[in-house]
Amino acid sequence: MKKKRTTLQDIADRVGVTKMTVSRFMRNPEQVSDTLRHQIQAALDELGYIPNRAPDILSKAKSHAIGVLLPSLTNQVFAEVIRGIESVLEPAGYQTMLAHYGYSKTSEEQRIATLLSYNVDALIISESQHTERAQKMLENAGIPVVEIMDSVAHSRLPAVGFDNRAAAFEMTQAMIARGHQKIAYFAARMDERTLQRIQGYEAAMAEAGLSPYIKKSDQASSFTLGAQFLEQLLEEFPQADGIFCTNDDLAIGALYACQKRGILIPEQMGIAGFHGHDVARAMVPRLATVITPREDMGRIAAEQLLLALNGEATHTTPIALPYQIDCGESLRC
Amino acid sequence: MKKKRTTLQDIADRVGVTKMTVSRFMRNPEQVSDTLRHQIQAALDELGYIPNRAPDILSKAKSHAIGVLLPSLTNQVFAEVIRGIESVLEPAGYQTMLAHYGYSKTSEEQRIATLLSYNVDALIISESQHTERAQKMLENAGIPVVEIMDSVAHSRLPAVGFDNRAAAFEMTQAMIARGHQKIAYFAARMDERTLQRIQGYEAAMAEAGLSPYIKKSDQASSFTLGAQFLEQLLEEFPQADGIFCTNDDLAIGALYACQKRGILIPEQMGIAGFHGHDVARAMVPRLATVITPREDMGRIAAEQLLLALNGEATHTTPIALPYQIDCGESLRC
DNA sequence: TTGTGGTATGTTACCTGTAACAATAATCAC
DNA sequence: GTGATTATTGTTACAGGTAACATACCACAA
Repeated sequence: MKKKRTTLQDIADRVGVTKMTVSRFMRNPEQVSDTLRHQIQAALDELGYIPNRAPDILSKAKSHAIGVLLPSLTNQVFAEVIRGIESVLEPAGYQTMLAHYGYSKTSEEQRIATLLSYNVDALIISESQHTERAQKMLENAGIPVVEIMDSVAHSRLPAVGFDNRAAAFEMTQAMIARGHQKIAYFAARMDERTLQRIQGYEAAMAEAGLSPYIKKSDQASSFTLGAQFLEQLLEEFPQADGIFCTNDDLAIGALYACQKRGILIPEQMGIAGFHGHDVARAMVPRLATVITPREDMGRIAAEQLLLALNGEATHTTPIALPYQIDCGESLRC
Repeated sequence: MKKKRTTLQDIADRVGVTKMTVSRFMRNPEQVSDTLRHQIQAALDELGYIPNRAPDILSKAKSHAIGVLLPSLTNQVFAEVIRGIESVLEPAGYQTMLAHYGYSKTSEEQRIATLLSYNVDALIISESQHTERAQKMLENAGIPVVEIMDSVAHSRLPAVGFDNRAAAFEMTQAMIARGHQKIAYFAARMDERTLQRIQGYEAAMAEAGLSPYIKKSDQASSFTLGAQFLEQLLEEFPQADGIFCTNDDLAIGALYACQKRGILIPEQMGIAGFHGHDVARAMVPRLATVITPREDMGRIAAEQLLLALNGEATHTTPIALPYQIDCGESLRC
């Protein structure tokens, strides 16, 4: 019942040549005589040959596959990063192998091992800190690795990202400049990048002589969590007149919760998010947000990887891409 | 410079045994004597061995990888489908290889070929119609294939989805029941599933003696497109009092555009979307929408695939999962 | 005719983990 | 002590495409 896969040998037998000749035809038909060319093509069509990368992967340890390791796939941010990556890798003939690790370092280690066991030619990762074993694996693998999402060099790996701290600093400044003073920060799952954003927020608040007020949670960010945070904030810190959220999901949830309660945006409460989702930019009022270079990050990281794979020089220092502060309609003027 | 990958042979040499013994240790440490066990473990740690699936894929044509073929990765709908798939496949020890084809049939054919060339053990696809060559490849491959997103059997493949036509029919009926009459349909990229939804809309309108009004586009759906459609609708069909959109993106775009123009929702215009995004359900007013079983679809499809891979019986007829009509706050009461 | 060059095809070996079988040593029952 | 049994390790072969090298053949120049 389990009919074996058609191999080059099957084609060769049908035509009466060796598989080497068929192999030549596959890679460069010009190398084969006219007569055989037609016969081989006919046999291929008839038997339905599907190329098999396994032998090549085994003998050359080149898979033409590239591993992409992200904390989450459901987060819209990473969907756009993926689009950027694929826009470069797919035309270059590389297949991407996606894996996610739910922000857990040990899970990341396992994913790295899995991807390496498939002989990926290169890796795109989104953390700068790993378990010791993961770190060692990455070094041992001897393949190009690029780190995304962050432009602050923690490791010695090539990196493509943006400055999370500076972006949050600037947005906080913008909020203060527009007359918001008692600004709270909403943070969900505390990864390295959120910590940097908090630092930026705290620095800007301190510079203006204002005291920070931070709400944290271990949960993943969601609209619901944003709404919950808002309710809590109104209880705990009713004088608040501004909220800066670590991402748009929280901000949108908080904004809707304000609307339900009849709190005026931006008069009574200024709200800002982070990343510049399509929703944030389409909604009424338009959400103030930091527009981050999500797709570019993926694209440029993939380009760096291709350079490395071709043995060409890559950026030795982290590439910091520009972001954009959009004050939208959810901050005072 | 390119130090070769550490192999079992390297470990074996270090310990002074054959690689077969090391292989046994890897698969079942009990089979190896105490003394060797410790030595081998030490050598593995020291040399940083990373398993290599390539030989196994070559000799058994089993990769423990499963191909997932989706029209788009940026669409939030598919992100949730992926989450469902991974929630089953990852614990089962399978790596997913994701590929997307941008709704193009020829591109889908290429992706299928690529995934098969990596010896995926099974495939999850999201179309029921393929190019002739793609169809032949799927048959020749001799691996389990499950189709998702649709419960209407076009092919003979196992399918897990929901009834797009019936869902659209019911939502249209609900809109009519709530007093909306001149209901327009907004459709973006016309894939098979959107066509089915349009059929459901048309049938419900016909049943109520109302005339359909459909706006179509080749573009991908987006908030912007929803807003554009709304502007056009107000020009071309100003008496419209309801809009049913083929997905939430269009609906949200149209809703925001109404808000900007001061059109009252739902009094002057009823709006309904499709899929039940988080945003749709969090926004003010809450969007009427068909809540589709996105994550379940992925999960159950993956479960069916595991059954097939274990040689157990799978559903022979398409599995139609339940959906839910949520009238939200964007339809009259 | 011999030699040279080029084209078309064949042969061999390789990549690495493991199934299948073989061998060896140690243990035990009688 | 002999044969049987078990535990442990070794040997061989295999999967399929292709690099590298070898061969065969023909055309043409000297």
